[in-house]
Amino acid sequence: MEANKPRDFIRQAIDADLAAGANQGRVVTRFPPEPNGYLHIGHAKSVCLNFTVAADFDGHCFLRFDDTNPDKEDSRFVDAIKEDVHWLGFDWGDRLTHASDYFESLFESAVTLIEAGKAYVDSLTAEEIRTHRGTLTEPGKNSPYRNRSVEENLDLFRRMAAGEFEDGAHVLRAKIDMASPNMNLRDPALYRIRKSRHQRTQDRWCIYPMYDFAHTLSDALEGTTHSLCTLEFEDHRPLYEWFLDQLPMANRPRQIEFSRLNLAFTVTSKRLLKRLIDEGHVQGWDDPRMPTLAALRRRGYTPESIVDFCARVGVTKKDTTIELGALENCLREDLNERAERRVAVLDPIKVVIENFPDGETEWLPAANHPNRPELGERDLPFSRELWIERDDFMEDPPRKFFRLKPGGEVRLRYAYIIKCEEVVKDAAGKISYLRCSMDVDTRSGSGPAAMRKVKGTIHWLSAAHAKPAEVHLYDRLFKVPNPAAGDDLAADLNPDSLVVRSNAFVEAALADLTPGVPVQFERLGYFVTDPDVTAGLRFNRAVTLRDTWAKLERQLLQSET
RNA sequence: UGGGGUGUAGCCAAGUGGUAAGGCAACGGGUUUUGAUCCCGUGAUUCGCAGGUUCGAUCCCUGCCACCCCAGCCA
Repeated sequence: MEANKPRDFIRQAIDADLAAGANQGRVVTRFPPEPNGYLHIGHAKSVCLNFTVAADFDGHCFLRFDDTNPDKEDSRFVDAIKEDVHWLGFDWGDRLTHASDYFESLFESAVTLIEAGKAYVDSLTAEEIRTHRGTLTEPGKNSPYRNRSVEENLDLFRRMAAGEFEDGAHVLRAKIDMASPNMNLRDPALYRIRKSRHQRTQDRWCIYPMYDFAHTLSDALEGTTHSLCTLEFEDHRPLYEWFLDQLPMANRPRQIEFSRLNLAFTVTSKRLLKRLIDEGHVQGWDDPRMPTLAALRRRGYTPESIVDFCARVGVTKKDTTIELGALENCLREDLNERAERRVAVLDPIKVVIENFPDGETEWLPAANHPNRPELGERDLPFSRELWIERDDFMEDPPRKFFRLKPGGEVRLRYAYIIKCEEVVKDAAGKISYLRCSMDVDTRSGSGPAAMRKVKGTIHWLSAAHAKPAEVHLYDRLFKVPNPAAGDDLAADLNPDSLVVRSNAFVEAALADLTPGVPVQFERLGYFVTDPDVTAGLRFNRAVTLRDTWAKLERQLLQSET
């Protein structure tokens, strides 16, 4: 624990609890996902919070699956969630649990509530219960079944569990206060009949506990001391405490709420993410444009960058929307330090060096990292015919364009300074190639003559040696900062969220890059090989490099109009 | 128009009675064979608004305004 660092309000609250002697100094948290989808960047904040709080206080954190709704949950999500939490770098040890582990105990607690006259079986239909609940401004009405005897409730509840009734025929409700201004206290449902097979308990149960009941008791049963959840559960807290007051639990956890993380230009709601998949806007939970952890991983994000991001955004109760750039910047910062540099030409245009002998190859050393000489270097082949980036040549460039132009000079990185002598076009007026000459005295590192300065430096690849590859360039999934606001998700999609460069070339060394290890394509960004090997050699761009030229270009364009 | 929350710079975020930390972004400058990295520098007479208490208020009090959440047998 770093005492000098500003502590978030949750850690401060725990400090105070500990100072007051709570829980014999123990701190136990839990991350409780429902296995009905993949974890996204918003979940990462909660994962980080729960695990790092536990670590800071020498406590521990459970990974608990909140699997109380068999109709929506699936073990494949359980596996995906475990993988993601582990990938982020957190270890739950032997503290992997499920709400369903406690179903027997939960059932007993429900019986206890019934026996205490604190719960009853209601036989109203869902629709009737809704109308009886009242509205935000009008109190609800008691159900006609509210005063059934303990014996009748017990009998009915046991028969619900025994499968004697159809789905929806009855529901177990807490008996609290139908006139409460807090809707959560208007006799909330505790158990519903659902004759569905559960991914873990199979057919053992046909009644399933509701979130509030299951969650509170699971927390208490596991010894959670601090139950950290998001803001929308704030007015469930009185109910959480009501359960703890009614039931004889050995442990009394404290619920503390914090605001969820929202990221601009994307959505962080499992419901909407699922829609994107179901409507075919993306290819799945791990489509690299998705904000899921699986997608970010596939795209080339490192777990370290995500953990760092979560630490930087902090923990408060204020509704926030973080700029996308904040996340990207965390990745750039991490990768700038660790990613080796390589060369790729995504949209090639040919250059012919007229004064370089045909058929010859010169090998030129290129550093693997400009600031880390210990990472070594490799040799790049240089020959008469090269590929350069189409963007690095302009026939009629604006002011301040430092790259290649007719009659202009540019440095080929790690190689020579060349001059564009002629733009050779085909009959259709399309550029066939650029005829260039090289200054033979300017080979990188070859002495004083090579120190000659030119304005620009561009990257290149020997056409005879480069390997073809497909490169996927990703951009924000939506074109509006808050896509969740409108109901027409599709209309807000960014049509350029994926651009495929199928005619790209990469240096030979890239053909056997370790999967999952990000590299920097010089001047282009950070890339990683895609795990889908059936697609051949394919790279995904995780993030671009910071691009002040692009910004300048935009400003120049604007000032001209 | 019930209840629960939140409002400090473009985005986050400390500070919580003694005169506004930090990060990201933005802008200016330096270094540079990645228009990258790196380095240096620049921002709130002011803390949603209005009153009040106080020698002194972002911090305490009162009122107001804005925004978010709640009427699943979802979580």
